[in-house]
Amino acid sequence: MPERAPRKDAVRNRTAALAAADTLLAQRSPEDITMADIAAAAGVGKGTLFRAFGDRSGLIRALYEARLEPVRAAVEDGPPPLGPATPPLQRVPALLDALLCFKLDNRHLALALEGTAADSPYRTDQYERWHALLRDLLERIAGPGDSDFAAHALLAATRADLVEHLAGEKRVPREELRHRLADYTASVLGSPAGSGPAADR
Amino acid sequence: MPERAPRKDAVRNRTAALAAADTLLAQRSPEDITMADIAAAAGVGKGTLFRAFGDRSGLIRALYEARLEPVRAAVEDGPPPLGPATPPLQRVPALLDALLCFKLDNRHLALALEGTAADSPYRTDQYERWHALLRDLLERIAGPGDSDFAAHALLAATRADLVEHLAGEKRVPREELRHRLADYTASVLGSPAGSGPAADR
DNA sequence: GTACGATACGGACCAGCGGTCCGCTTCTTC
DNA sequence: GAAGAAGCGGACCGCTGGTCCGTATCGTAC
Repeated sequence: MPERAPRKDAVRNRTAALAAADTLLAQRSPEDITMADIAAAAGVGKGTLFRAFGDRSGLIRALYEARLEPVRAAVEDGPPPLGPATPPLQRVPALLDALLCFKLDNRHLALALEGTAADSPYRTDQYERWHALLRDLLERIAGPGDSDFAAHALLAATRADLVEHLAGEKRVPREELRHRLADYTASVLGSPAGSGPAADR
Repeated sequence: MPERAPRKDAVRNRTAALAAADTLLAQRSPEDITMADIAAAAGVGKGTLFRAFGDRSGLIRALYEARLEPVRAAVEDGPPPLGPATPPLQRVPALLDALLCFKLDNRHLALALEGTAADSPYRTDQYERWHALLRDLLERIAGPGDSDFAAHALLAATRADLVEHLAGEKRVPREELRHRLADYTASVLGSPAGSGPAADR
């Protein structure tokens, strides 16, 4: 039994729910959007929502991953500077920039995801993937120093609430923020840590 | 009218509540500790809790700030390497190390605080203070580059859930984590990585 | 010590949330 | 078109943060 195709109405409802959630999320802040709201906006029963996504954080995650999908694809097998053919030293900043842009474009969503504190963002395999990729690249640049921690730290610099604080609260313009992150990334890449006093670049 | 002294029973209850919350927080994870639990554990009515702290996040914040107080004091006017007399290049790593140690020692608390997503951690003046201090120090080291963002990024590397992920989930030993952060900090500061933190704490 | 306003207490109470349940409808399949 | 699987939806539940207000306690003036 390979798998049963999902029923037509099920897909329709699932799609409607995602769309409704996205719309609502763009309008008001996550904490005052209830599951009932989303159900109503989607023209669907509350039970349907839970059947389709398990629970609230399941819905958010599904939405988030759907939106992130293009980026993921571009990273996994796209052209430079995101794709695998790019040399590490250019790819790392490109990845972080892409991540930053994504969070800028989807602030509400990313924020809602991290707000779902059910499980820390660090336990998702989304995060796991990004971290592993970044770690590998760093290792290829700086040797086996503490690339693991550096990868965590760099990712932490693009966390949704920080981005929101800077772009939303403090009105830092998009391009300037990208520039700042790029500078910071360069400063980390510029003087590799760990064993080995290599200070190239 | 300077201010009325708080009543004796009020202070007693406030103290009891903080103690109870601390104890409970050390035992189970934040999300399954209710206000009623804390009230009961403190031998106090639920209303009293809300009168004293306003709401749930008020309680957590009060507890957090009380615990952080010694660190704040040591930073504001204590001896080197935390105090103001320390030259920036040593003080920055010392600050970050102190912050890391604090979060290691109070993981449950810090986690609970950030979990209270009512307002992002970035809007508190606690954060504001740390950030301003760090920014100034960085500026004195590297000139008026993007010290502002760098300060944010460095602080993000000590975020409670990341610390919890590494120390709690992945079982990275305390000293190693401190060392990794020190190395990373060094790499950001542009100097080759060298000695880790001096003595344990 | 007593009397009396101000302050704080505490637990019954409330509104609203995420999540479940189950009788009914709709789809798919043969 | 018949039958059973899959999905639907909204009444319902348990529980939480937060409020309310009659009652107990405190601080003070005498």
